[in-house]
Amino acid sequence: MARRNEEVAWLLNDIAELLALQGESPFRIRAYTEAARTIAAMAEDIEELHRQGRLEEIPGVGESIARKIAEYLVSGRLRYYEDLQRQVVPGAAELLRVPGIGPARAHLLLTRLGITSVAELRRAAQEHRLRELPGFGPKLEERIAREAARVGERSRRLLLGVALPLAEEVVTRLRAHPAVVAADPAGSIRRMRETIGDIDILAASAHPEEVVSAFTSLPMVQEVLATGPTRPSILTRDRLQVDLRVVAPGEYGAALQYFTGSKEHVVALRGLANARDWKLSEYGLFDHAGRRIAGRTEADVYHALGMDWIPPELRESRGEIEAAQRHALPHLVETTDLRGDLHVHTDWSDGHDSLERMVDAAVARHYQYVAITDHSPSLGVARGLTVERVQAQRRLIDRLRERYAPFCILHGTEVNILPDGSLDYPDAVLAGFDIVTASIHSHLDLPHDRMTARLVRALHHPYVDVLGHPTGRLLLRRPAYELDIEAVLRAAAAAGVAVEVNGQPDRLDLSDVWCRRARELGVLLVCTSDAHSTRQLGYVRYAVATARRGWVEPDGVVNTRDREALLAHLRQRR
DNA sequence: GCCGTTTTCGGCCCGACTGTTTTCAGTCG
Repeated sequence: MARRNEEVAWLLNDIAELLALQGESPFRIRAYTEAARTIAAMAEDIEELHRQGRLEEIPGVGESIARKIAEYLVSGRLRYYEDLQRQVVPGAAELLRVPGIGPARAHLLLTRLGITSVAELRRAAQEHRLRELPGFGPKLEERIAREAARVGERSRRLLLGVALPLAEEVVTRLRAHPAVVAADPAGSIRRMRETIGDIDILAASAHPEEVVSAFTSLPMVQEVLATGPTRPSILTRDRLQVDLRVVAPGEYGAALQYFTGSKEHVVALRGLANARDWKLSEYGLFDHAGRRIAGRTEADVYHALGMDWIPPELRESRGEIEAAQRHALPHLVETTDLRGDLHVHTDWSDGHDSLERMVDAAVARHYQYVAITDHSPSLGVARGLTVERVQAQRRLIDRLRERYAPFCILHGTEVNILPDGSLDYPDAVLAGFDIVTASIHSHLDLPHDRMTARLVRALHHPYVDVLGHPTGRLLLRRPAYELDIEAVLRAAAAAGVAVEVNGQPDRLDLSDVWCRRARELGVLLVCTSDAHSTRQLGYVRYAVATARRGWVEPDGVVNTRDREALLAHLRQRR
């Protein structure tokens, strides 16, 4: 069965919104949103936990929420939820999507003016009926009218692979400025989330006005959206907004900690500070008398709170704080741990660059090996290699090997997994490759059970070494195929097949949460670029970032092994 | 509604900003 975590999370979030509209206690509302967030992010199957009677072990889930989840999972319905829906007019929840309207104002609009939709809200604002409400006035009314008209056109997110290079270019230029003591990307970019809302950058300086002026006159600036003493904002020529904050050097660590987030992580840390009668803010960590305990560096802040510094990729409130307190954080894999790339295309199929150029670029990255893995015949659009062309490619690679030794060129393939789970080359051909990655590129719409069976069958094929981009998702464009990822990972573990963490910015597949689960199940991962040009070899950094967000250590990644260990691993599979 | 170096009740992150107010409430990040 498909995992129902997301479904349960939606239910709990809906309940939170309905409670908000009823003017319920913010803490009660937060309890539901917290539980929803945890359930959506965790790898454990919510139904499995329910069967084992362990729902209350989920952080943030107590007796009441556990009972509601159980009722919903068993019957597909929840009386409490249906009662709430009856009490709140349908559609009213959309009021909360309007910036400037939170629970309190929505409740007021609903109960005092009977407004139940954004359209009604616009009309009421235009007719100046809002300004009569307590706490409302002409300016707020005007703002709500403006925002209500724009609802729906927002929420444009960026791929990490778009946002990060821009942020790094800005940071590099800022660091070169004499008034800048430090500068870093902050927010979800620093945490390497797969998609990014805002591009936030933090800088430390004793002369903020000079930094602001340098920032607003960067070469990529198209328009200055906001200036002011410490918080300028620009629009780049690519129409991307970048926000900068400049803080005093003594506050930089606390500010970086705060602006990196995640929100939940920061809240949890502040709670710990509270427990000691201290106070943590973006200005520093202060004791009960208001004396600064820490703030210059992030490490100071974490250490003062009795824990190890936590890598930004882990700051999602998924157990990292407890691990840091126990000094038991994972030693996360790094890009420099990689000894080679195992998924690379050339102009023999749909790559842009020649095989030789791809190998040269791999050598330039100080790798010990690279696997050339072009497509198989049934992928016509990508000029998949026929058996004859595979053999011609192998002759070329055999010739190049001497020239490049001791650098190791592996002849591999990214072979299509056909709808029935068989592969797109005969076994005799597959046997001749040094490494076989099997991926799905067609018939993406199979029903859940058939898709799962298709992948499991491919995993048990004797010549498959790696399962490529296992869920097929394309970020911001297409969700994962219908499949039971847990079952696929278990099959990969049983078959000893590694699973790819594909670094293409719109894939990042396997995702962070499933990387973590994969390692728990003993599945080996491979961090690859899936490069279609020499430049794209750099995409491995996004694969590594995704693995890091999944708590993955170097020994969980096959291509951290040196040449001899990798070859031994592959030979042993044959 | 959850949770416990503040333990079974009484807390639950902090500060900026805006707009409403005349000292504060709501929203946002």
